[in-house]
Amino acid sequence: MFECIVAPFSENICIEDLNRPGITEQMMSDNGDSLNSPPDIKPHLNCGQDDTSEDNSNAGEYTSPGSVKSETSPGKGRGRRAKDDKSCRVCGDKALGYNFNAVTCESCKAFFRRNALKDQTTKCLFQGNCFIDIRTRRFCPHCRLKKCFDIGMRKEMILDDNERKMRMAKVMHNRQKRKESVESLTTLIKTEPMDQEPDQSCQYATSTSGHCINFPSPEGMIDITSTVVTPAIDIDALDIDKKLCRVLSKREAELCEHLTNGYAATMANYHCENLTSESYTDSNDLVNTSEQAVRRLIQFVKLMEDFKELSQEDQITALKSCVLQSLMLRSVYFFDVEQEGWRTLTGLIPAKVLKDITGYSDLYETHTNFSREMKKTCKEDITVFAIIQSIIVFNPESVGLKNLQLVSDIQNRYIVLLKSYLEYKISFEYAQIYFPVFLRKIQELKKIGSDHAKIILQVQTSKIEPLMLEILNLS
DNA sequence: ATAGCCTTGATC
DNA sequence: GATCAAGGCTAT
Repeated sequence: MFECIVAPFSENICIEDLNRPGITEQMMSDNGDSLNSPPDIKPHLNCGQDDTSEDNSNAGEYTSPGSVKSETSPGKGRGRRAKDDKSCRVCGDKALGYNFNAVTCESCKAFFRRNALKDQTTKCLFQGNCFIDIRTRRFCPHCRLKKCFDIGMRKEMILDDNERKMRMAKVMHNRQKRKESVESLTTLIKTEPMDQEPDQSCQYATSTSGHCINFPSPEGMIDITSTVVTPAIDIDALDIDKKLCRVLSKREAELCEHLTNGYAATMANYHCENLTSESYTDSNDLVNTSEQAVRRLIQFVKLMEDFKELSQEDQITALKSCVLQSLMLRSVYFFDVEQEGWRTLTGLIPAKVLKDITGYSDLYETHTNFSREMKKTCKEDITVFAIIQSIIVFNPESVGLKNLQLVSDIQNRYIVLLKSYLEYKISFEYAQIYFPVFLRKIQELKKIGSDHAKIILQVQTSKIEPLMLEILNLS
């Protein structure tokens, strides 16, 4: 349609215009049709109706210079009109492209827009053939406008009142939608109440004296760029009782407790949701069934004082950027190592649904391996989950963060907290060995989280819940 | 009124 | 995501 348009030129065109390369090219390639049937198209204003597409396909179809309709060289540009000469055909000023059907500068474009629809009241003070160039263009509006028409500018392409209103309405509508989109997540962050009391039956590390954490052997420390997941070993192999352990400071202990309680609360009863294998038929389901988890993630971050330190904009950026990793982390908590699936109240969702519904067997393998090893490593120590969750929320690599330094500082505090917690939990000696391994696990989580982005590519946005659309940047 | 810059929806 | 071509905004 419009991309095939060649600029028709007026019969009044002057000799010097004909000498310009662009014009010659047009004449050479133009078969005359465009002159006989000047198009009547207003691009970009479909107004959502099926309008005149047929008419346009004939009358409005110009051919691109040097090409015949669809025979434009494939993959090369868009077959648009030639505009090799980047100078305004009215005044010779620098032009960026076509305006109202002719290559013109910004000022002639604006001039034409302002004047073309007016009744020609201004008269030329001379003979009506003033020379128009970049210096003289302001002197005689009459001749300037005349030249605009002469070189083929078309007043039909200026939107009329009604069309302008419709265009503005569309812009406002989109603005509103964008605003609402930001607002809904913002509102959620600001106001979403806890829909559940913390589940006191939940067991977590700080309330137990046992060693809940499994740590990978040093041999397990591998290159995280590979898809192999760091294996875990049994914590019982560590002789912690004879080792020196850290005593957490009051502040550290309180923070751990706060995080643990908060994370536990947002995990509680999660498996109550009646999800079964049948809940999943495609990637859309996979995404939509994660909505509750996302809401709980939001609940968790809202509990963190550090999160409140971020600007609203950075809060949203941070949330959006950690959402896949967070979902992964949460799924690890519910992963059943023996049965290779996720526990729910109504049974078990086998991990292979990932393969079945996405078609990605590699994704399934990596996910399962990671979940197994991570679960064997962390077991159900919610404190570890909570600290890791905090570390991934405050990720300074999140694209678009405004206050990167703040996020980085906060993340560092949680990394230090993880180290302290490990020193408290498994002794200084073992922590020194295994803390880096834990950081590797977090790196793996990041990588696997981003690998899962390919599931997102499969979804049909029309079938995805609004919150998920928004947080996954699909809206 | 002019003209330069910006925002935007459509298109590829 | 880049490009195009509309209109809007605003200092001059």
